[in-house]
Amino acid sequence: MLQSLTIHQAPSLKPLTTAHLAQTMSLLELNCFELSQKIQSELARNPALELREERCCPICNRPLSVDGPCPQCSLPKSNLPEEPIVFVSPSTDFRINYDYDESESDTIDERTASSSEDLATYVLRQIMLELDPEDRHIAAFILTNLNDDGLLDISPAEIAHYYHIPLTRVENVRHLIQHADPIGVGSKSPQEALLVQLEVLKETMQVPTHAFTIINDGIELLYHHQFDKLSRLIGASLQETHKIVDFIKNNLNPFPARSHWGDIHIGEDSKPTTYSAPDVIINLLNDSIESPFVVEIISPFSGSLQVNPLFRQALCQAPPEKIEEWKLDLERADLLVKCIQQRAHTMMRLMYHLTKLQRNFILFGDGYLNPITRASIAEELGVHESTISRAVSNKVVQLPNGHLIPMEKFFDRSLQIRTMIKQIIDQEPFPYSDNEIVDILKQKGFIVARRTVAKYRAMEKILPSHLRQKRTCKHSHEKTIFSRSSKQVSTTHSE
DNA sequence: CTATGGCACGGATT
DNA sequence: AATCCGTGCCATAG
Repeated sequence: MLQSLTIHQAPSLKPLTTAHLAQTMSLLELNCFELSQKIQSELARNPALELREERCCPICNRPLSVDGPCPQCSLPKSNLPEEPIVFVSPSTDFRINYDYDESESDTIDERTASSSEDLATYVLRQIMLELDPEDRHIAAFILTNLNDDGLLDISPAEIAHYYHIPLTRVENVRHLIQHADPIGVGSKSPQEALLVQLEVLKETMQVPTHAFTIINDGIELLYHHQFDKLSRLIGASLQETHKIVDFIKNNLNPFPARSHWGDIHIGEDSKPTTYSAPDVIINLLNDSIESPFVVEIISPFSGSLQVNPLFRQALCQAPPEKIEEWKLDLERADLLVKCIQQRAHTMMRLMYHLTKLQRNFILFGDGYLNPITRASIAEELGVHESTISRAVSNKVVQLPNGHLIPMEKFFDRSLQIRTMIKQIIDQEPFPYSDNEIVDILKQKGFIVARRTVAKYRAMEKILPSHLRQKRTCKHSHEKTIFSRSSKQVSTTHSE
């Protein structure tokens, strides 16, 4: 009964031609942002394609009277937590229009060519409503001058001077930006970013009393891991200090633009952390962990993409010399629409299964990751594994806790054991050797080779046992968190 | 002698 | 077919 998804007979999924198949494949591997670009360029060049403002279900093209999933096409609703509700969200406007004056555009265009474009767009979209239209160009200017860490390299005073406006106006805009996601973006320094994050955090949860002091006055000490001086500064025990530092490390991020890559940021230097907006957003229906997931597949356009019916009509009256061309355009548009539907369809089914299988991981974190392979999902869905590969690649998923992770993480075979090792070592009464860790894992039912433990340990940047301190300084391996230089990968760890 | 890192091989995965 | 990953063997550091 699990398989009886109504989605299978979603209308308008006609038999596939080879052309159709080929294009579906290529669309599948695009993420939301890339797809949006593709659609825009196609809209620009193909008159047969039309984007209607009216919202329609991207699968079946039925008009949607209200926001939310299409009653026909969304996967079955039920109150069982195991049954996620998956739908394509047509509501998100992903269009990359800044709406700035022509006069400003050259300043921005040359900047937006860089990798910061997606982040800028993403943030701007969030603050658009609260932003005074007058201040748009200021926001755009700030956002396009962020560095890769999401920090502002030029001073607000310069901006004020540049636009001949009062500094307070710039600061107001910046304030708005800082409180958008990723929180702290647009700060002048890691310190400021941390402070903003702390402020925001304070509204929803309890923060250690001294965290504020540490960041404000002890930031230098924090950078250099001088915990002893730090504890003196706030007048707390070393242990308490460590606790607070842990809190800071776990909940705050000095480089906002990187926050989204969470713990995956080991990413090679070849790929300068490019920011992406999520392609899929997972939420809980209510906030209770009992309730089912609500999974939104983000569609890059609002409204509905379709073949322009007027164009189709006009075809019969087309001038003879144009008729071939028009016909081609029509077919092309038709194909694209179908392929996008197909893509949405596949993504929905994929996420449906994925969220079901990885429910615990999504809710409780890395330690609960179910080691699954793309192949196994492919079999379950009855599609080729390469389809899954493409669908998974390049995609970013937003979890209920707000973290963004690459979708590939759902298929990480070793993550579960890696986090267990981390846990074991965090709680160890004395430094365990790799062999001992193997034994502990064996007791828990995970059989891995000693060599593998060593590799995982290296991946997590945990020092070998004889270099780990006893009790007092168990946080020693957590250094390098705040130092930007340590971007090296595990492999080379020379003596 | 023990614990760990390097290299490399083979099987699984994509 | 190409790539990634776990593992075994051996050298070396402590």
